[in-house]
Amino acid sequence: MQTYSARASRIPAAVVMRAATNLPTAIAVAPIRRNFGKGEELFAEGDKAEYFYKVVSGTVRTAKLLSDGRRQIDAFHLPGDVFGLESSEDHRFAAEAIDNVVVEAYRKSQFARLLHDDPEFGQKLMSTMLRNLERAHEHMVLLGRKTAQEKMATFLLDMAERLHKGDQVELSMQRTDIADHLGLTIETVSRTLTQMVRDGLIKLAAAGRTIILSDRAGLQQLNS
Amino acid sequence: MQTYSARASRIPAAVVMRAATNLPTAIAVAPIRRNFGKGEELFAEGDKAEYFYKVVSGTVRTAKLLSDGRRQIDAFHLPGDVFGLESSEDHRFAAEAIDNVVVEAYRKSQFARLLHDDPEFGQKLMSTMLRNLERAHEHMVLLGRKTAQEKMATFLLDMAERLHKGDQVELSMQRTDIADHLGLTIETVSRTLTQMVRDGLIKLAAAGRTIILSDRAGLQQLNS
DNA sequence: CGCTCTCTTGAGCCCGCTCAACGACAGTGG
DNA sequence: CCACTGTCGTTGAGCGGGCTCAAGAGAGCG
Repeated sequence: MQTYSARASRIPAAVVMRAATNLPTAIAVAPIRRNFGKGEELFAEGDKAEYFYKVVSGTVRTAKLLSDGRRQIDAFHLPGDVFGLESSEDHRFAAEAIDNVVVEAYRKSQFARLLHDDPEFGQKLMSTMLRNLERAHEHMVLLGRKTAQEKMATFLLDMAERLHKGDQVELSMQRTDIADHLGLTIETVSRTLTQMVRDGLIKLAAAGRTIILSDRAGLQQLNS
Repeated sequence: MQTYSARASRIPAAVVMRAATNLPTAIAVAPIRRNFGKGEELFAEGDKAEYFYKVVSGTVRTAKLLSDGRRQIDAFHLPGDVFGLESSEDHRFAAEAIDNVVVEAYRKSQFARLLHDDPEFGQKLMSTMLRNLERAHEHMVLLGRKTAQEKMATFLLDMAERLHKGDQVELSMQRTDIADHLGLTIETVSRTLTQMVRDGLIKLAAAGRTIILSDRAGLQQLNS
């Protein structure tokens, strides 16, 4: 299931040290770097939750499935984001690489020790998880109360902000992923986007994967 | 907006000390007890996030609003639940008492110090917040991918479990709250419940506020 | 008893879903 | 080089689950 194409020995020590001091001021415990190819599974729902991760490059989706295959993607994780930390023994959701992904894996077992040795570590990690919780709250409003247009507008503005490439949004995920993230079908995602093009809100390029926000104000209005 | 009907002096010292050692093994910092009446606001969206809370008795709802008044209740908080801890300066959602509520308020400013002095405190609090995050993930599946029937079934089973009163679920919240929690309208909530009665899944009593789960297996099947 | 708040029920509509077809590429192999 | 195949995105037609609008039924309370 998992690939370990990059191991500590192949990564220059300087890089490892920078990585180690990056998330929190963890001194002794260097994270493990791992590479995953497009579509590969970092972990599945029900796997033992040995590690949690920080994205270095690429995009990771975390998702839950219903028994009949319906899927909800709770978040896309971009470089800098932390995911996979859970209170239970097992992972309650799956994580998959959307494109080529590099992550830093932190051992959960060292977690308690780290928290004890370095309270600042705990504080930073806590604030990271609290930000995840806030995002989840925001997303629940979207899922429960927004229309298809509003969902797309919110999604595009959010992605634009997180990718900080101005008005040009290069989506790494396909329509199915967007649909499962926004609680829509792929057809509705597609239709909503073309309608937004007609309304002059956005422009599509590069096989629909690149989206240019040509009317931010208009999108913002849909964002409530 | 807020009422402080119970202050330290009115609470026996013994009770305060028990409360203090209850959530975590916090030694020095006793939480403040506060009472709120039905419908009262503990804090509003945008308020300075000075405290976070643990429910002692009653039910609290936390909610976010869209500009036109659409509401999403992200969670109901029952005795023992912790809420209101956020990474930002301000509260990103509102908290209101559904019935008569008693909470313990913890100062956020003492939070960093506590984390430093007592790492175990941090660990427990972290695991509490991680459980909140898991609940949020679970709820996103419900909001994004479940039908009205499935939403109600999940909600009823979850409430039954959390209230641990067996098959008898005494709902403290009204239909509007349930609707805004499940991403439905009040009419759909009502219709779904009556349909469940017809299907022999549940029984209604006490003006619809008490629900008896007469066919758990049937409900579980809807829960996926 | 009348007032208000909450919940239920009915009728009809619409947004987003389902089902289906098609177009645009990108491999891949002969 | 082109035919074949699979993946991904778009578009159309029609349907239906849950919404809107509206009225009525209970329940609690002064």
